[in-house]
Amino acid sequence: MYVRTTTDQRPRPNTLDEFGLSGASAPFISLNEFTYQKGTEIFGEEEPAVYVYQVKLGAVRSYKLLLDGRRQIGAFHLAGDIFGLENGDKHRFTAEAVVETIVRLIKRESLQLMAAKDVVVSRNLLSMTTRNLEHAENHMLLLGRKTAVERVAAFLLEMDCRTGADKMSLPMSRRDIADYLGLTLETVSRALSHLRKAGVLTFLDHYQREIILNDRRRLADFDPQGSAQP
Amino acid sequence: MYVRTTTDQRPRPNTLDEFGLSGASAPFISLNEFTYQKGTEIFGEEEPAVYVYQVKLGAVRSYKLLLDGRRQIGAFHLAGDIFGLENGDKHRFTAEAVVETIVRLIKRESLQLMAAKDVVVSRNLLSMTTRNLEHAENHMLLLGRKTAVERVAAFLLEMDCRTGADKMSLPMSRRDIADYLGLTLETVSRALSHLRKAGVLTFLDHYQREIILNDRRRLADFDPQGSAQP
DNA sequence: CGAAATCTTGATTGAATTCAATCTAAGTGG
DNA sequence: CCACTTAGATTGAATTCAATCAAGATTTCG
Repeated sequence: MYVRTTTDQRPRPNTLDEFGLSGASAPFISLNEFTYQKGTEIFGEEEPAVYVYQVKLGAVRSYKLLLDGRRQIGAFHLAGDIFGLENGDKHRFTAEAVVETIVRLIKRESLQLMAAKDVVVSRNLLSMTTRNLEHAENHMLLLGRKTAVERVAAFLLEMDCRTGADKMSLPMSRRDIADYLGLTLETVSRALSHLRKAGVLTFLDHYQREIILNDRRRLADFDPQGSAQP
Repeated sequence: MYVRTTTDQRPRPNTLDEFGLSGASAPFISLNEFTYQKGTEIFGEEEPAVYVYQVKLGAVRSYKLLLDGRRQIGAFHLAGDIFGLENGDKHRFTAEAVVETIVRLIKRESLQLMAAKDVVVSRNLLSMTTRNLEHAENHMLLLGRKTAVERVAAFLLEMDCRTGADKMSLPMSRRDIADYLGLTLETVSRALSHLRKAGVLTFLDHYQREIILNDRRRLADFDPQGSAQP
């Protein structure tokens, strides 16, 4: 299952600090790097979880499939993000490289060993899981109750917030965005056109993955995020 | 905010074992019980998380609202379930009693203190959070990619699995179910009628919250759950 | 009892999907 | 290098599934 394109496979020892999980103990567990070509699987749903991963460069999609092929992407993982972190010993998503992607690897086993000894590590494990949970909770609200334009606006704001840069360069296709937002690719395209016509964003290239947000404020108006008092 | 109906308010010391979080240390932290009337708020979104809760009797809904009142219920909590467990110090959902509900309470503070000292407690905290995450991940798939009938079928199977009993007695209204499944109450009603006509279930009362599943196998056919190989 | 709450069912509408055509950019191989 | 294919995207038209609007039925409750 581990379809690994073996580009740049030399082992690169690193500290756990870079993984954002470090504690006092065992600061020198070696991390390896792997490169995955665009579209290749990093791990499959239901496979034993041997490694935990961190994106060094590129982007990864985690998704579930229904029997007939309908796909729901649960999250995109960008540079710095950790993914494939499981408490149980099976992966609950399939993970694929969206573009050519370099990831750091650490054995789940060694992480759990460390967590057993080091409270800091185990606390980081918990807060990481909590962040994932929080994201999933917000995404349930989006999927269950938001309109197409609201979803796309929320997506752009999320990506803008995560990439930080002024000009966004989305690595994923319209289909990926659609499967993340519970829409079709056509609807995503229409919503983006709508927002462009409304003046809140500008496309820079034909494939239109280079996007400038002209007016974050007005974009946020398209997303009714936030809780009302009952 | 803490709208507490003070029925049956006498403090009842219990062991943490009943909370399912116990470790070697501090087995005798006292737990209080509270009763909430149908429809009352247990805690609100964004409120400081002071307590962690366990349903002793009844049912609780956790939800988020959009500014215009659209509601997404993230989970129902039934007898035995723990809810309101936060890693940060704010609640991320509003929790309300679906029917008259008795809950056990424990101070979040004391739980965190215990977790700091006791690995077993902290491990239980993590696995509890992971279970919540797993549920949210599956629910994203449902909300993003399943049809109305598939959602209702999945809901019935989930409830059947959790209540265990042969005859299900759903405590929540059609509107609650709808807000859990990202549908309208009319669509939920139609889907249930559809399943009844198909013979997989039987209503026992007029309000039709008493349901018998005649054929779990055939009901499962309405839900295409499960992963296909890519 | 009358009023309110909950649910079902029917008719209509509408937002998003599906189907289809077109466009541009990026290979690919002679 | 250029013709040709492929992939990704937009846009329009038709369709569909679920939402909305509306009416009626049964139960609960004051």
